[in-house]
Amino acid sequence: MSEPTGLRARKKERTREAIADAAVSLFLEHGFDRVSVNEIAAAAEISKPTLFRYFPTKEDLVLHRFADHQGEAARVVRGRESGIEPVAALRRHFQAALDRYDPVTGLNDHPQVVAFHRLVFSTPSLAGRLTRYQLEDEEALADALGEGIQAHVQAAQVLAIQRVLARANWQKIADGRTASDVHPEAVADADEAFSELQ
Amino acid sequence: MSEPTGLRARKKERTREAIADAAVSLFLEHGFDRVSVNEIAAAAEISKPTLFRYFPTKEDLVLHRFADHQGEAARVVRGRESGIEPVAALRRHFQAALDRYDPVTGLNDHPQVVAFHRLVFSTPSLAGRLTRYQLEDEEALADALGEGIQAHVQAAQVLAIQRVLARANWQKIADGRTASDVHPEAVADADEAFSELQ
DNA sequence: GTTACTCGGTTAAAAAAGCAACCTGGTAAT
DNA sequence: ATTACCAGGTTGCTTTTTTAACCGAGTAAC
Repeated sequence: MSEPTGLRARKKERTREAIADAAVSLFLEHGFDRVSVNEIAAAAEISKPTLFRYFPTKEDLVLHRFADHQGEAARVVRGRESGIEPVAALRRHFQAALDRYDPVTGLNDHPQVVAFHRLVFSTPSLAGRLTRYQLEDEEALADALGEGIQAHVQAAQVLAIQRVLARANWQKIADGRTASDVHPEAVADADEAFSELQ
Repeated sequence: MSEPTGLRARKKERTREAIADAAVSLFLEHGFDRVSVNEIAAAAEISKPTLFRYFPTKEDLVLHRFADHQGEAARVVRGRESGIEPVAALRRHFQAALDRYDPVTGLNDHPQVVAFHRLVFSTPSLAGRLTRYQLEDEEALADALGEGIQAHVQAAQVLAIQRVLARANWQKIADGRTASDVHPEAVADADEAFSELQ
């Protein structure tokens, strides 16, 4: 009643993990631009074409964790219970993410997560590609919200809010505060930001 | 100046090791006949056809360690330094194996090795197949020794001696003695047995 | 201004692995 | 006696991976 987890699928999943882990740890150690895909492939013990079969570009080796959330906003809207407003569903979803300290909210003080965020935001090509992902996310959300310019505006606003909130949280964490310390403010900020939207 | 160890070769070697290790440890735990090749394949996380691509039969999962020594006697003869008699070369080779407690000499008290030997010798189908390997070894050695019935006789005698010596050593180990304790006797036995041959 | 690297990324062919289905022989239920 | 299952192996067929070669862009040497 769950995933049809054959031998092949299991190994693919593990290979993917191994590649991404090798890449991220090398990036964290030496910096994104000072690690070549050849070195990553060697560390993960796979060939270069295999690497690019799993990840379309070097950037995606880092961003796949965001890519896994791709279209999530659209899914939340489409999968909401009847009688619930789209924006309300997105708001509840974000609050839940805050409560479990989901890294996408920026509210997570695990050293690995913090280092990972710093890697992304301090590497231009990564930050650039990330915004491109977010644009695609925005379009998908707009589709889910309906038609017309109105849907696009609403989608842009919601995602903008999430970006700002995440950035604010991550900034406070980067300043040395703990996630649980920041949590109340994060919730208050989210409340304030979202309530202006409905 | 060594093996040109590409990615492919390395992974094949590791897969082979993983299969054999999984098989032997399952055999030691439950007995050769109470473990199916399906269980081995599952434990090694490979498919059944893959298992049989690496090992021709179930028995070879156990005997590949002997198979790795296949033709060794013939190689020793062919690779001997000039001026050295074939039998002398074989004798020195066996003595050296005794001195490093090579499992093939029976003179090894590591629990895993002992358990492995008991597994082989107490499982009829394994013991049977092992003697078939030894026959092939004997033919190869005979070829290396020259032509005629004389070469065959000599080959048979040398390998018979090695079998008897190994069996004697392993018996003493199985009786609870340590390898280093048995070592002097093993050397003396080997000396006596080989010297009657020259 | 060539030459010759190295980088990210691609291509084509060949090897290897997975999967499902099969074969043969034994053994247990019905 | 039939049925049915499980054992050790095998047979295509498809998917995945390796390999080596290549591309186009940048860059350092000379």
